[in-house]
Formats: sequence, C-alpha cells, structure tokens
Amino acid sequence: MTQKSPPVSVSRPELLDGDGRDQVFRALVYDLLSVGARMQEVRDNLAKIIGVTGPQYAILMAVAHMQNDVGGAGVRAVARRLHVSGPFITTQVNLLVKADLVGKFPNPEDGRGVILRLTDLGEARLAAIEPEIKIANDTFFGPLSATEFHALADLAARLEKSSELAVRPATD
Amino acid sequence: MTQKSPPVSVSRPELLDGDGRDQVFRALVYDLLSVGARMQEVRDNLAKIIGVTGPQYAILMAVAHMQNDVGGAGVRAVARRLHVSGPFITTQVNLLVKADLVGKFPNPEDGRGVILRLTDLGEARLAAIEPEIKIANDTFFGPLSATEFHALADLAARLEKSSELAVRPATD
DNA sequence: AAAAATAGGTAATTTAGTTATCTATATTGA
DNA sequence: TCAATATAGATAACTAAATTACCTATTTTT
Repeated sequence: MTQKSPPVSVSRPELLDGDGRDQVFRALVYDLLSVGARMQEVRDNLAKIIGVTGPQYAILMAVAHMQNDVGGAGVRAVARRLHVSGPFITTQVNLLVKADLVGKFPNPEDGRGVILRLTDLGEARLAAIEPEIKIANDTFFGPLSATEFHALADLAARLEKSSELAVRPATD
Repeated sequence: MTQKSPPVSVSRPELLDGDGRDQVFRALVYDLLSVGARMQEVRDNLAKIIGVTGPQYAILMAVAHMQNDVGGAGVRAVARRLHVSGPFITTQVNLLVKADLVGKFPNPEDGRGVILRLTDLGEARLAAIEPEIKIANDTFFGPLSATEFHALADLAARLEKSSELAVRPATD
C-alpha cells in the first residue's frame, strides 16, 4: 500500500529539514498558531476581570496607547491597528462609551473624525488589573532570556512585514 | 496637565527596555498578533481556491497530517490540535464529508470513536494547491535565513509551552 | 457490575465580525 | 473656485465561527 504524503508546505531550502521534509516548518506554524490562540485566551481572561469582552479589551488597550500619539485614536486608526473593520470598532466603542470606559470627542482638526480617549473610570479599570497583566505576560514569556527576547522581537518585526506580502495573493 | 501612562504590561527586567518602559515588549505583542492574523488570512485565501472555508481548510490539513499517526485522526484529537471544541469539528467534518473531501470510518479499536481520512478527492485538492501553499509560505517567511528559521522554531516551541501556563489564570 | 470517564453527535444560542449603504466633511485638480 | 473624489464614521442587515448544554454509546475503573 502506497502511503500518500501530504503536500510539502514550503520550498525554500532554508525552511526545509535536511531530508527535504517540512517537519520543522510545520511545527513552527503549529506553534505560532497556538501561541496566537493563547494570547487571545489570556486576553479574554483579563477582559472578564474588568467586565468587557476580549475584543473590547483589545480596543481599550489600543486606545490607551494611541491616545497620546499624534493624531490621537480615531475609529479607523484603531480598526487598522487591530486588523478589523471600521464598523466593528464603531459598535464596540459605543458599548464602551455606554459603560463609561471610553469617551468620544470631535476631532478639532477634522470635522469628520472623532477622538477616542479613556475616561477616568477606563484608566482606573486598566490600572486595577496591571498586576494580573504583568503576571500573565511574565509567565507567557517566562522562558526567554533578555537576549532571546530581543532576538524574538526582531524576528517578529521582520515577519510582520513579510507576512503582509504573503497576504495579497495566498499558509498552513 | 498630568499625562496618564497606560499600564506597563510586564515586570520581568529581561522583557523591559533599559528605561523600565515596555515599548519593545508591546511591539512584540503587536507583531505576534499581526502575524497570527495574517496566517489566518493566507489560510482563508488557500481555502477559497479549493472551495472550503478557512476553518475547514485547517481541518483538512490537520487530518492530512494526523491520519498516518498512531491512533489516527479522531474528532477530539483534531479539536485539540486546532484549539476548538469537539462539536465544531463534528459539524465541519460533516460538511467536508458531504463535499467528499473527508471520509469517516469506525475506529476498530474503540467503538465510540471515528477515524477521519482524506478521500482521494481530498488528497487531490490539497495536492493541486501545493504550488500556491509553497509560494505563500516562502513569501511569508521570506526574510529568514536557515539559522534564523531554526532560532525562531526553537523560540516558538518554548513559547508554546510557557503560554499554556499563562492561560490558566490571565496578555496584552 | 456499577460508577465514572470518554468519544462523538445534535440543538440552540452567542459573539465577532463582515459588506453595503448612507451622510458629512476634506482634499484634489481641472 | 468648484466639481469630483476620497475619507471618517454610523447604521442596518447579515453571516460565519464558534460555544455551551445535553444526549447516547461505549470504554475504563474500582
């Protein structure tokens, strides 16, 4: 009986095992997907503590970090940052406004735009879970030395760029 | 006016910038999330070519790789591998069976279980998009040298383990 | 052999997200 | 300068992806 082998998922020799198989590559893809799934899980746990959903927590963090940037945190900017559509940010932000965690202000420099900011309560809620955030992240990235951490940061930054090229025609 | 600063998301000194800020760390988290999102996007593109959804494509690949392992590809095993629930695999696999891409067979060693296998058509469909898969992955991981690729694989494997610990109490 | 665990399936539901379309303001360029 | 076009955001309608709760059938444990 002939054993059909699944397609080899990569062709660059740098990414293949010595024998031309893709075991290491596939393990890497699996690990990256698992790590991504776990990041979301951790995020959901933190979100629950402050009474919001995972995506809402992601929006809160994005606003927290973008509100002091030049231009501030607009709906569209947050959407791009989180890789989701504009309308999704609109509806979720409206829920956060209702919960008094985020405020919406007209953008004085652009009559179409709004500026999103955390309310005092929003700031307080995030400050309150800082210990949990630190514990989670320290654990998540626990095995990394400073050197490895920087190596990973560098590799991830480069992948972030190259992956954009891979998206506009067709991984596993 | 006092500039409120968002919570610092990590405390281990190895993961902090020289000045005690978390800029590098946060950039890493952002990059990892982006890379994860792009992996899904690429997957969706490949899936579309063979007329299935992204999650269905993920199941096809999982079955392709697990069907030759000891124990074969059971519903539960696939679910764990993909980090989703059992019932989700059940319903999606049933669609793949209807599309004649996957076959379901009783597990001779366990009367409760089923064994999933790709049909000839399923094998053929995956074989047909092998070129596109390779192009996508070669591009996605394009900037990596062989050495860097192995370094990344090692780091990802370790994160996959440590991230499990972080999940069972609370990332951004 | 009873109790508990495991494999899988079905039904109902929720959440996360999208596309299409609209209004209002801004920007471009003939 | 003003018409054409692009951009920011909102609303509505919808879909996909996934979950939880519960059920049956086996298998394993005690």
